[in-house]
Amino acid sequence: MLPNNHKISIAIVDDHPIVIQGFRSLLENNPLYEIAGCFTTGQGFMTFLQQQRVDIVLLDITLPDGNGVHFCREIDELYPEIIIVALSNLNERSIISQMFSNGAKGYLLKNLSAKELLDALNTVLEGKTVMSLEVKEILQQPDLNTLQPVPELTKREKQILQLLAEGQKSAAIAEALFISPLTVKTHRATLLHKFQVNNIVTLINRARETGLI
Amino acid sequence: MLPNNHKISIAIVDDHPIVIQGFRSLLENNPLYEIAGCFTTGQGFMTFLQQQRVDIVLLDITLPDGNGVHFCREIDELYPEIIIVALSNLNERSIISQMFSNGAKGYLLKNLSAKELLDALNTVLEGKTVMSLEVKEILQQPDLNTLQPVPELTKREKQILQLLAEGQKSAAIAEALFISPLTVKTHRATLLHKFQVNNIVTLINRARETGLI
DNA sequence: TTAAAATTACTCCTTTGGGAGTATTGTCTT
DNA sequence: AAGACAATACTCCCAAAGGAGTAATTTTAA
Repeated sequence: MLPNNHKISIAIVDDHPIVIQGFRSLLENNPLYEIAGCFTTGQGFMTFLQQQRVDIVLLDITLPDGNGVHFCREIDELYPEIIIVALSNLNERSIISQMFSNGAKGYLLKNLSAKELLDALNTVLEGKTVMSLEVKEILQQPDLNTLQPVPELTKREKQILQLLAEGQKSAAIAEALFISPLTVKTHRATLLHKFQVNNIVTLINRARETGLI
Repeated sequence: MLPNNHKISIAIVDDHPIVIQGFRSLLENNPLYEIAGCFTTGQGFMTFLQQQRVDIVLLDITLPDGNGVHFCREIDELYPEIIIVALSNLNERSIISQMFSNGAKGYLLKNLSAKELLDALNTVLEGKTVMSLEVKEILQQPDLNTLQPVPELTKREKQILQLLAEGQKSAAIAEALFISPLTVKTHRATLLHKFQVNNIVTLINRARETGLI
């Protein structure tokens, strides 16, 4: 499906330079592939795409400037021809299925071997989807309750979520952010509503599961 | 402190082959160092040590066959001359201080750059200890656990703590355990008192820090 | 320059949580 | 058998969280 007369260009987006280094060294000696760019932030990669395209992107979920689920949809909407392969340690069902419904063609856990990676790249280049064995097992278990999408949070909401996770009370948060306790209450209610839960502890648990904290 | 007429031998223990690949490619082109071996399990490295020694080991905490804290002590007891540098994403105070008291000479977070790694290796080779900036900050915060000893919990209290951590409300816990909601309230109050906190979220955080959950 | 979204702030009301006690019944242990 | 501790259950009172709205202002993106 892709031209054989030039190398397949790959981008790597991961917040750990050492992981990038690992992929880079695995791929750059392979005549099939070339590394078009490596990025530690999602935004960095999005900016790069405005000037240059890649065939495949290896996309981490945990990123310093937002989560990979969000960037996955953004990439797929703007550049549907790019093959997105998720790379993560997160094995939460909700994340995985969200990635696939956002256009990812693969979901690999980071403890994969070199061979598994190359096999996976071959597979997605054939137009198939690919995932680690453990991921496949997770998806096969029919889990009805966690089929809700990962909520999109605003800057302020993330900020308040963080403080709530530290165990701060509304009054303290209000004081810290120089806003009314009633406003904190509103944000708190919005968070509960977005995550479809009814208390802060489960809110925090869901947020942790989905990598939002 | 180490002989200059041969390369410094390094072992890497990490459950992610891709991370190993990253370190390997960073170090193997450096004339100062040689990679003596890479291992994805702690036991694999321990077995290796029976036949061969290394100067430095880069040791991950999260391992498939036990945790790095345990292997750290084991390595340090059997081969105190080996310089152990912990490598992890975990930034829990208790873990960090346990690693140092188990003989580690360094604690680096995995999102370090190539330069930071090489600097860190230089530092530990000079006999000093080294840690990431974030780690340093965590250690500088006064330790709550040493000021306030880890509370002793009864069987029932642990049980209720667990359910609270799952986000269950008092009423639900009461139903699950076939006791009165008022009794749950008493246990909850005892937990808050024992941990010297005043809300459930911080209770759970403290419990997590001290490994009680 | 508009329309949409985010942030702010409020009301009213109900439920849950938190602090400080008291007290009864078991169950170990010495 | 006595004392200690665990587990149970309750009281009263007040603070905080949760649910369901309304609404003004500011920011951001189309």
